Amino acid sequence: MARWQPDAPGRLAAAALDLFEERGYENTTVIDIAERAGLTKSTFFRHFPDKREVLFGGGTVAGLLVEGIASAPSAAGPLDAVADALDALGRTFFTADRREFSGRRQAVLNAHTELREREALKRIDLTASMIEALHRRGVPDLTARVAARLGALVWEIAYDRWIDADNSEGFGPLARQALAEVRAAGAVR
Amino acid sequence: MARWQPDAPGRLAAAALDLFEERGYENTTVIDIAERAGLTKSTFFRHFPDKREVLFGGGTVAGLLVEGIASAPSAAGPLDAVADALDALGRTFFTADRREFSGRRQAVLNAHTELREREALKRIDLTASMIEALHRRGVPDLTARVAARLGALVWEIAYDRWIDADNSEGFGPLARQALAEVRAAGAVR
DNA sequence: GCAGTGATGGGACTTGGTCTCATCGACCGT
DNA sequence: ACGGTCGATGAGACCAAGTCCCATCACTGC
Repeated sequence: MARWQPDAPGRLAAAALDLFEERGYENTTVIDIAERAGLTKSTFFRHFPDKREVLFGGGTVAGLLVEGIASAPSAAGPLDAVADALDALGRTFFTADRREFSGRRQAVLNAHTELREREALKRIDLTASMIEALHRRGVPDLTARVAARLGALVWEIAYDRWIDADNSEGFGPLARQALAEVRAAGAVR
Repeated sequence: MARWQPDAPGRLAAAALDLFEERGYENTTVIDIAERAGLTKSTFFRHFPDKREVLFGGGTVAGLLVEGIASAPSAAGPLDAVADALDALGRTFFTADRREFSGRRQAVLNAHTELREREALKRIDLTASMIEALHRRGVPDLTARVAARLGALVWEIAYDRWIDADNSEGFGPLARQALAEVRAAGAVR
């Protein structure tokens, strides 16, 4: 007989998302979350550094993206390397079974400034990771910075569309499509 | 005889910057800041919604930028409109006498995650404002989003160089220069 | 004078977040 | 079977951020 129920972080994250949807982020205390998960405040902060972080699991995405950029064919240009990485992300992380959860989560994030703020920071750090990964491919600095930002834009567009129900396409193809559009728009500048 | 010393927000901001430099952001209490400014915690929160915001005055920059984009010659392309706006910003806001302060402030921001987070949010909101301003010029959505992000990159590069002492150039010319470089890098993609 | 205004002070109160110590089943070696 | 360590949890004190409400008191206009 296990002494504790398994996966405390997962239970906390699920409880948090539920409560944030029900009563909003600022009307939910950490104690509320912990109690719904059958735990205590102490345990919450043992698994998450702060209240916001409960909606930003692991950070595995950054690792996958960097890995994807690194393993793109060496002939690929910077933006194509990013596109390959987004494609890989679609296969390993933004899978169909995660779509509903992602949508709920995103709706909560969008509704609360404090959470948007954390998301903004994550995006910046992630862009920095992309730039580094491009540097390791030998891409010169400025080109890398441009490519990373355009890549982030492509990601954003594709992610929005992916979450938006009523379309059954996978994340990868949506990213390819978004990239083409961004390229077309960029050419006009 | 005035009952209170003038410019409470300014005194609070100055005190905060001093203290953050001296002991770091997290080792500085709001009460510390207020006391150094000859005020109290109550008054601090009457002028700033939270501790971080004391380093992000007014938000006049967003307004100036939007205004600059709007008043660019109608023949100008989106990126050129942004460049014009940055130029105007250099004349009205990022003036030489503000450079030292900006450098100190930025060093503090870079050193503390909590402040970087707030800065990240401001940047996103500002990018959104730029996109809106471009829309009002009739720029199609995707083009606007690309231009706004590249504009933000140009800003970032120019701002870093401007703060970096040992160069006496104004913000405007630095922005023009950065824009040219970004354009060159973007063409290669 | 006298009432209203507006920036400030004071202090109670909630919540996020840190820290330290206690608990107690599982596991391991003997 | 026994005893000791380990690891995830609980309990609660404590500090700082942020909210709220009420008091103060020079200045202003009537």
